[in-house]
Amino acid sequence: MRKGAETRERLLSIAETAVLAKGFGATSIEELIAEAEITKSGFFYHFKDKTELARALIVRYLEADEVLLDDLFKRARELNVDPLHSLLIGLKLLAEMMADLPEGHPGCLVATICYQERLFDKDIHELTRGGALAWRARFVRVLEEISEIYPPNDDVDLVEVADLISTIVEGGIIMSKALREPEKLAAQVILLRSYIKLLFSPRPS
Amino acid sequence: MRKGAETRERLLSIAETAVLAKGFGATSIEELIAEAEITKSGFFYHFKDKTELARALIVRYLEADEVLLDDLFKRARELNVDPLHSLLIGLKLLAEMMADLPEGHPGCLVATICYQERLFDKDIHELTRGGALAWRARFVRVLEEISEIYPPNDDVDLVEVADLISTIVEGGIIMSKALREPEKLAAQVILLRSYIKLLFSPRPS
DNA sequence: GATAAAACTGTACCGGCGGTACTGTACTCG
DNA sequence: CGAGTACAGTACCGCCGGTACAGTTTTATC
Repeated sequence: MRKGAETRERLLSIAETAVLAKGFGATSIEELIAEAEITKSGFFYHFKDKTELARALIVRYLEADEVLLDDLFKRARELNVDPLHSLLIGLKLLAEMMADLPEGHPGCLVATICYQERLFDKDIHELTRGGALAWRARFVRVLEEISEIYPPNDDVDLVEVADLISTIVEGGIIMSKALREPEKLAAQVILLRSYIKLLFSPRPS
Repeated sequence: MRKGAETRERLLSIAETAVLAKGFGATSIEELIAEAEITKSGFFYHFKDKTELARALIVRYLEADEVLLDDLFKRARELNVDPLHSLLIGLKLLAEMMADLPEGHPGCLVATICYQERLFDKDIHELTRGGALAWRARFVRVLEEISEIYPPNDDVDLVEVADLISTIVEGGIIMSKALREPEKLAAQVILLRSYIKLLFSPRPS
């Protein structure tokens, strides 16, 4: 029972790395079991087919993601009660976290799945959509709180601004990879911070 | 000679659609030749292996991309001589173009390749990097021109701002797909426009 | 209208992979 | 001690990428 869960975890870890590096379709079960040092039977004991592996991968990924962001923005909240400054601190912490990945961000599973739509069923797409909506909900809440205190300097939809955070993280990951500049992601998050600052900071009048 | 190029083009078109929808590794040569109505021998006459298909795909993609952007920002330039307003118009045209894709943006080949690094050789990665750098160069030029007239309202690196454009397009495509909201991409580009506006517009003092 | 090159088709084969099916077995928890 | 858990072993199927190579039709060119 305990050992089973451990093997499953190891399989998922190996699979996640492989999928982010080569895509889901190009990741063979054989290479996974070779690295995990188990047999094919062992694999199919844990996952009835490749689709179930995919489902388990995203569920695990989204859960870890949520825990990570919860923690990060809770810390940011503790450092400053003002919602705007708390968000700005949170974005700085986020950028620092990204910058601390020496090999660069390994990639986002949601993005991989979106770029291989036809390989996955509606079920899995619903999960990735849920992940994106969770980010949106998290930041819309904060942005509304901010805009009540600091009226925005431009006529923008707060839902769009919330989604911009996801957009820049996803885009930043790709740009980091494309340019082979691991620091790019953090730098783009800092630029997002600059936008939030300009958007909500009271103008000198 | 003429007919050969035509078949090659048809193959590339079919392959591009398939790769963007399923990833490179999951795209089989068999399905491509089935849709193109040729035989396997025909395929290998045009491309000596799958890797050469990949190379031809990006080269074609990047060339088309360049032509498209050249045209778009040339039109923007003709509508307004001021570099800031010209860029803002250009971004609006870009957003409109994105919004005109009824099924949403089909996806960016550079992103697909980045998310399947291990499948491609250094050669191909150099091509995608070149594509990203071309976008950067294009916009850095304009941004420098702008900042000479309108000093930026925040201390930002213009290279980062230039890369932000690519970041938001790449991220916007993913968010459009993840949320299944085709309009998302255009909306995020418009938000980028809002940032450029806030960054360079003279503050009322 | 002959000729050569271009643009394929046809056939046959290899090894790897996803997936299925079923049997056997070591470990472990109650 | 017995029942489930967590695998290992073996055998097999069909699809796919890739190779090899011979044959055939189409097309441009002189």
